[in-house]
Amino acid sequence: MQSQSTPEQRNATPSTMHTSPMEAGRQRQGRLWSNLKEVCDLLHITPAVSVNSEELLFQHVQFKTGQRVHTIGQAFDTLYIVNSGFLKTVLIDEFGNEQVLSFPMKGDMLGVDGIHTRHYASEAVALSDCDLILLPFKKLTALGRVHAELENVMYGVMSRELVREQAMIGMLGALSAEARVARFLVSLADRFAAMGYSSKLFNLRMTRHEIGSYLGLTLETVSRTLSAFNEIGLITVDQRTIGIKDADALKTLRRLPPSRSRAKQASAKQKAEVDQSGDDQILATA
Amino acid sequence: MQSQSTPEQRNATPSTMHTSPMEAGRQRQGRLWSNLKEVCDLLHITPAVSVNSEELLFQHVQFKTGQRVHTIGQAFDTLYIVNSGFLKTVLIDEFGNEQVLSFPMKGDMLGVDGIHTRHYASEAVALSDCDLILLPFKKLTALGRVHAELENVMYGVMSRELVREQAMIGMLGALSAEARVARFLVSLADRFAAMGYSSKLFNLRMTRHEIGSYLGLTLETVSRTLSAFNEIGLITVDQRTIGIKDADALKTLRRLPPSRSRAKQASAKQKAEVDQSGDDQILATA
DNA sequence: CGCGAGATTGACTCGGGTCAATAGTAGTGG
DNA sequence: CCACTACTATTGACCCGAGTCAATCTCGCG
Repeated sequence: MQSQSTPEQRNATPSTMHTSPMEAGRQRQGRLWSNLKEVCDLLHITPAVSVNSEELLFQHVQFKTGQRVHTIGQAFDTLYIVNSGFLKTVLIDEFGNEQVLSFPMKGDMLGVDGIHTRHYASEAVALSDCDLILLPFKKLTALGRVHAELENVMYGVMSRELVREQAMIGMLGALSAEARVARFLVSLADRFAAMGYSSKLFNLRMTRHEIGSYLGLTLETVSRTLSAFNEIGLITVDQRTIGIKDADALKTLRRLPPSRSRAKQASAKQKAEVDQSGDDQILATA
Repeated sequence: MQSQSTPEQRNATPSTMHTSPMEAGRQRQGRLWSNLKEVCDLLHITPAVSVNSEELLFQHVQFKTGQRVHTIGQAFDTLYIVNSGFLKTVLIDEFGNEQVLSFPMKGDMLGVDGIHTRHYASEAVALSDCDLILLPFKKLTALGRVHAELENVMYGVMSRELVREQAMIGMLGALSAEARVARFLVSLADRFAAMGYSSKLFNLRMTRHEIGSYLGLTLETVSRTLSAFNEIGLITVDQRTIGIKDADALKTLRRLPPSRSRAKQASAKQKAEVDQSGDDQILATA
């Protein structure tokens, strides 16, 4: 039961892409197996009982940028945990439009939506070269009987994902475009921080289009909003390099000041409220 | 906003209910206990192994309209399955605004979002008198060790919920107001059908405000959209009584015809004029 | 009965989508 | 090396869908 045969052939050929995969699936480089404790660590979940399970090993597999980990409708048999790299999960609506659902990164789990119908309900695409850990679902449930705390780990992960999606629904239902982008940046910063990277300066791994799809906005609105944040000094923007300048303002932002009265008042950093007097009646310092 | 009416509805813990679980009068308000098989049936999940578990009984509890089943931040200890009645689950944002997340009804599970942090992440409110089955989480996980297929049931239910929320995110991110309302109606109709009720004529259990919150719209937009659907013959509307006239059109609707050219072109599509001239005629509810 | 919550409808506004032009960037091959 | 192409990002002009504000209207209920 230990060494699974090769997971079924992944058709990792993006429809419009030309990357010749040629058995690109898994080179013999880096670590190829993890034990249960490492998996739990990765998930930020501390198992109640220390599991001495060196014999319980989970296989790794690598995906290159653009490759699909699983596609919609594909038979479900395994969950994945991201060990390194960045991905997106998407829904495809009846007219072929992509709807981005999440941007999984280190420590996130993929494939949970396949459990219910035994077919994946979403598609996962690597946005960078990735290293994933395979959790064959059958093996997992079998293990649950021996290591009881494992099922609690699973419940926790799924519940966490559920809460995350609830927050997403709340955001999409209630917040303005600026607030969505602001919270997206804060959320990314937090996740990078949790991974040990800088939360003040990082690279977006996704396009404006993908961000827009994720946030229920158009790419133009995303671009404009980032420019506006840059203009008032909340962030710096250079293509996909984002610098966070005022995380607190981003966290609480609801709507942006009217418009062209921004300029560089941001450098004042809300020392005093500007009283919104508009720019056409600029009175000198009182 | 919610007003302060119905003063007694706050803090409605089961212990304050008028039915004491100890005195198991059997015809008090219907059944007070269910075994595992009944629970699985309710969830529409067939356990792999028939469980002879008459000794495994789950307690019921009743909630009256307006009462809260659980609130945000409350310590998590039990899951609930709706046996009868209608509820809403809501998030409260930092300014006290409600965001409706779901409208659970018969066969749905409540409280899953509490597993992760051990505190409920949402609030559940009864929209009608309800009968819920209690699943103490500790008991559930303990049972999972004896009845292994139970954990598969749990995984399935959580995964289903996840898929549902994904679909919700896709809808909020991509669809127009009309399409959202249309799909909401279709979804309700399907759920009523699954419960054995009519999918052609039913009563909304929630206000326009709650529908709007759920769909990321204002109550005015919901009301206007329902009126428009009524105008073109897709549905009939009388307050909270909805009659579905053209489910297929609702399912595939993306955007409404420009505007005032509607009128009776709907009847052109279907030769069936609705009870000839009397257009303000509405169905009587039995 | 009147009261108050819910629902409908109209008028107006504006946030953000759409369309379009331009520019920066990366990959490829001569 | 540069040119060529495709993709990505920025920015402007325009406008429509849906939010906001507000005035009834209806209904259930004490």
